[in-house]
Amino acid sequence: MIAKESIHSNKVQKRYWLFKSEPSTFSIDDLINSPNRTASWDGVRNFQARNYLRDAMSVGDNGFFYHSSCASPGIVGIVQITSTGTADVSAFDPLSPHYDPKSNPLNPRWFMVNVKFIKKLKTPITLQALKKNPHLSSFTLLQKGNRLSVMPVTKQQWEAILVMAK
DNA sequence: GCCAACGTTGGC
DNA sequence: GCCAACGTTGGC
Repeated sequence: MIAKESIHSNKVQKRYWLFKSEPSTFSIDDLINSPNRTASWDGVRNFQARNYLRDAMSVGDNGFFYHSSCASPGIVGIVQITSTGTADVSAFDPLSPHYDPKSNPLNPRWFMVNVKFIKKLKTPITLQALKKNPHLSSFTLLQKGNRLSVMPVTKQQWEAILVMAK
């Protein structure tokens, strides 16, 4: 008990994230059907999101899985980060839709983490519902013009959203 | 399909 | 360093 507490106190504060994906490309069910229910979150080609993946994510952090560009956009599940940022190998593959000749193994430009499925919400929390929650007025996802596919979620926002899950 | 908003590129 | 042009995102 004491030992366990001391381990926790040595850890960096756990962070929370939101991972956006178009379900027609990669859905929460695709994650469930992945080996070990785990997938590399690759293909992110935005520098700010890259910095989160490369510098800020830790093993054990949690994230929401968000479906975008679909009939009912919203949060559909919860994941856990199981690796810190590593070079996004899809950038090295000329046949990949995410190929970037400016990235190479010696000096990778893009990064990815591994995420593991934790749970699927019985009822998705729709974007429409998120917008109505007064506790989420400063949530990055809801800011006008926001286009980040990976973004931080504060502990307060995380908990306010969990309350919305039925 | 439309279009507002944004990030990136490249000429200068 | 500026900024127009372009491509992309993503809600609707």
